[in-house]
Amino acid sequence: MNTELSAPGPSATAVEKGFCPVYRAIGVLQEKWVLHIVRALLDGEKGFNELARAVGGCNSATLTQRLEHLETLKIIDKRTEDTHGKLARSVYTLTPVGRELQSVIDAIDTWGRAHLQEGHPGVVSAQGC
Amino acid sequence: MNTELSAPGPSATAVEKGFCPVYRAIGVLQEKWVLHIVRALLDGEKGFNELARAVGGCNSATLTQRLEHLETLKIIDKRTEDTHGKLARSVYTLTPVGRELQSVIDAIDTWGRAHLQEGHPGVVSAQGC
DNA sequence: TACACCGCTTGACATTTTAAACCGGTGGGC
DNA sequence: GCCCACCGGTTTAAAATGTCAAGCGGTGTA
Repeated sequence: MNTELSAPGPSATAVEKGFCPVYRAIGVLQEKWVLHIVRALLDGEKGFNELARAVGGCNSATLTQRLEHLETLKIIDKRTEDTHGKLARSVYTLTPVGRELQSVIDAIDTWGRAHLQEGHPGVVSAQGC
Repeated sequence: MNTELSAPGPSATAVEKGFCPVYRAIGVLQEKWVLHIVRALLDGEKGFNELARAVGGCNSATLTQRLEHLETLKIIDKRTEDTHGKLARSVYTLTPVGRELQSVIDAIDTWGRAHLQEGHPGVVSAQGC
């Protein structure tokens, strides 16, 4: 309430800020796991479980939900690979739009490496990073 | 909790991915409102309520919590301004580390402007962007 | 036949975010 | 002096969101 500018409006939240692409972009990217998913996919297309593993800890329910959302936003593409016979493998890829998030991930990566180094002893800097 | 930075526990989730700063950075930046807060502060230091308004919709409880977290991460600084007489105003600023998130915000900004232009049903545009 | 993997879905549960009211204090108008 | 708006928050309970574990139909490998 104290965060309102002036709007006595019912819907509140993001609206009174006025719509802007940056605001929305942040809204999308801050959803839990989204950046992890994008990062994993920048590394190449992946199947569902494969993606879950690459992302590192997201459970299937959440992952399904995120993937649906990202698909409607046209950030990723879901393709059902009709392999031999009946088994259909789902493959997730970034769309061109999604691939452009590379710059965002890079920026985060750079920042993280520069400022978040305080690692724990015993944790060897693995790759896959 | 699994994205916790300080987790000393060798157990659980994120670990099998192997520790890496990017992973951790994503963990920090994806917390709700964090990017909004950083963006607002990149625009100049702000008081508590002022920040809440700039961020656009975050409630005070969450904001308090986020600010504390960001402070322990040394991304922001809290200063208590001893204004004329008695009234103490709290002012939040980005540290140099926090200021370097400018590149991340810029990347998101660029991406958002390029790909998120189409309106969203029900969201009326205003200003402040 | 048995067992491990695939891509999910379900339903119960835990955590996080939220609105709203409230606290003590300041400052200004009347 | 009284009223009321603003400051920086805290507290509550309820809603939203995320998670866990189990399980489904199906395949492929041994």
